[in-house]
Amino acid sequence: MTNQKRSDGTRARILSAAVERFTHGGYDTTSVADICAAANVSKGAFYHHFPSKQAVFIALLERWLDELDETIRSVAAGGESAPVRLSRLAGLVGQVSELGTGRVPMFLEFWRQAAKAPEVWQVTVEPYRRFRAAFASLIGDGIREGSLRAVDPDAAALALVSMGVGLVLQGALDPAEAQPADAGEHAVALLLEGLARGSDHDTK
Amino acid sequence: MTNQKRSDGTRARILSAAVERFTHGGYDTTSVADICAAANVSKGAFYHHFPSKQAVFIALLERWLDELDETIRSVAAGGESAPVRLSRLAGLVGQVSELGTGRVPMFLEFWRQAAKAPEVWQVTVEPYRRFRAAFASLIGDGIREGSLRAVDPDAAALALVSMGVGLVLQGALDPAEAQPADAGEHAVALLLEGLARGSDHDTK
DNA sequence: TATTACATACCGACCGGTCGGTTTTTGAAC
DNA sequence: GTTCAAAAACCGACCGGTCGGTATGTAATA
Repeated sequence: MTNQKRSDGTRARILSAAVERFTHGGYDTTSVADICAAANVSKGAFYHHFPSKQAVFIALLERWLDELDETIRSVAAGGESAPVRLSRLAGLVGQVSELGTGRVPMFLEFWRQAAKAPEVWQVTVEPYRRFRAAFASLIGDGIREGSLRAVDPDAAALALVSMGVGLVLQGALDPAEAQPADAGEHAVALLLEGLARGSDHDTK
Repeated sequence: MTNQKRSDGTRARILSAAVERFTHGGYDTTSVADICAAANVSKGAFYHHFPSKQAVFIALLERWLDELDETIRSVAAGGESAPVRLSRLAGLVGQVSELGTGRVPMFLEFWRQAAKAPEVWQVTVEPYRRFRAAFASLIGDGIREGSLRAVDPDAAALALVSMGVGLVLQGALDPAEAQPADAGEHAVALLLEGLARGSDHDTK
């Protein structure tokens, strides 16, 4: 095996072990030794690949941000009409609230660290700004097309993203009570109803 | 001064110092010594009043829960019609998202700890269940009165509380971008629009 | 005097990070 | 293809310091 491949493999094992341990116990509680043990790697190898514990954390954050970016781009593009793309992006929120449950503790860690470390803050805030911007842009399109009421796009985008965040969080915290089937899509649908011009229940 | 009063004062000082330190630095990062220093109290006094660090944390949580209970009861009661009470309770969400910003780090701590310690989990989940229940009850009233569309009360309540949680969180994380004036009320209004029967924008 | 309230010194465990040394890989000379 | 030295990857013992909690004592109240 080439050295490069070995090195990359070790690095990858450290990262995936880190996300597993951080998810399980939080940033402060998880020790570097924990991560090393879970990754079958020595402490020396750890500090050979990363300058500090926080560096690993930030690397994870940036990796997640890249994924998110990709997802938004692929969903928000496409040539269809604004409302279609909007509800597709909104539907993504519902999916995330179900699929992403296991990752929520990690998001909580991101938020918590963001309040303390400025460099983490900037990276953490970014995805939400992008989400809101993507929604606002779509809503603006919808308004110009005449398919949505003339609301403030930014406020509506904030409302949508807020509901997404809240759904994910409550679903993770209290799956039994706050995460019935289709809860996400149902809730989002209620909000889109408030946005629609001449809502469909009286035009159909 | 009586012994009782002195004891109560010390206890109160520990609690308020704890909430200040936990808010500032998080649960794990804040040491018992930190709290003692901020409260001008010795470690002996600390462990005389509380059996452990976690016990202080839970005491804070329960205190907050009591306040919340009081608030919900006073707002959700009152003799007016359901929609009035509903929007008043919803308006509270908007207020919380502005006033409660400084407390958000503490809520994050609650959620984080809830994922690990079962006894914390139960206490943490409770307020959201009560919030949802209060909303669902009001929405049910509104539907029976005919002032709201016949949606699923539980789903609508989940949507409302989710938006509240999301607004609070984003407002705290990114005040500059995610917390324009009236953002909370504006966002909630959009959602209530989706709930209203024969919304005013197409009857006017 | 008995009990409650508080103070201080201290313990063992643990943690992030370092460091000297060892193994593995690499690339170039032969 | 073999050799070999330098570089990269890796190892694990160790260090200074911190932390939650305890043990033991003193001062104030009842």
